[in-house]
Amino acid sequence: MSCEGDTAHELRETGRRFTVQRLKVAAALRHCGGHRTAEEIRDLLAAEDPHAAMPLSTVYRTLATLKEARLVAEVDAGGRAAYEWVATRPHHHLICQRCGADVGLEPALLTSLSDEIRSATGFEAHLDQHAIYGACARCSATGSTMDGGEA
Amino acid sequence: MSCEGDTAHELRETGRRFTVQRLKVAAALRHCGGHRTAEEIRDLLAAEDPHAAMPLSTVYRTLATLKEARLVAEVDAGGRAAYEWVATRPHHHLICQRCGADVGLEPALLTSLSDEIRSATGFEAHLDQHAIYGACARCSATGSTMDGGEA
DNA sequence: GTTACACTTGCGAACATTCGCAGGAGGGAG
DNA sequence: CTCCCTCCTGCGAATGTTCGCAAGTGTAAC
Repeated sequence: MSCEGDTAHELRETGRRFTVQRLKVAAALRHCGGHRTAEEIRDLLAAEDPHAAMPLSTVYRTLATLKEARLVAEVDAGGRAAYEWVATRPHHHLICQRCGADVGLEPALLTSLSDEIRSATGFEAHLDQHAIYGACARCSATGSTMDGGEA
Repeated sequence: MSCEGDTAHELRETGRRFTVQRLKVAAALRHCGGHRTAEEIRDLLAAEDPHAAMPLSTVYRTLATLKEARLVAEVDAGGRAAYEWVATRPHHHLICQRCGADVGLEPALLTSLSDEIRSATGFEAHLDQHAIYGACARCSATGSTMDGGEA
């Protein structure tokens, strides 16, 4: 597949260099599908090819670069930063702060939000993979003491 | 003012205890208005009353508690966590990833989003003080190399 | 007022992440 | 093809934040 060429192109497009490390991190994220922490990515790469072992700081920096190029998205995996290949498909996370459930959200809702924000303020919101916190249906029904009773 | 009583009430309401530390942190945030980092809060309290000096870890835990009780909101102040008194007024931050500008956003837009999410999924989104990242009007007009040109 | 229990605090150590520097590599100009 | 400039990498140290444990304190029940 021409994924590699694509990554290279996207990087050059944004004035960044195309390096082996960036390619490997991008490939790891793309082929693994889900969310991965920086540590997981490093271990994955080290397992695949011991010569490619790179320090965690480089993984972090590489991920930051790919994130700026909007090739990967950063999501929150229980206090730890996790990264996800963006091209997969825009989707969003509704994360319950009580039970930790991660409910998916139909992208259309945020797309229209993005449009509204643009027309109201001119701001170009990046909502490709956005996390929203709150209480899931079950937890907010259970209600317990935390009934969120404000105006 | 009955702020203190209010804080105490809100805490008890949610099954938490009312302690001096929580009161002081809450008061500091409420009276200072803007965003404060954990360190600033600790220094503020230490300056006010040397006897109230508390370790940073306690400040962090206290802030986490107040955040869970939805009395304060956590915002992102350039990589550092900052905290803000919530009762002030719900408002949102549009943060430009290029120039760092922090544009305010009319709360109504997210309120309706919150409603839509609720009716679609039953999820109770907490969007009191939400940060959205992207490119501000000026930066997305300037366009530079990063033209976001993806399919 | 007293007792008991669970929640909190204080402290230090651990954790994830970022920063600064020196050497190395990408990519365009000649 | 070679040179050069700039950006990137690797490494260790520093940063901000969280965790675990033992002692202390709030709250409710008696």
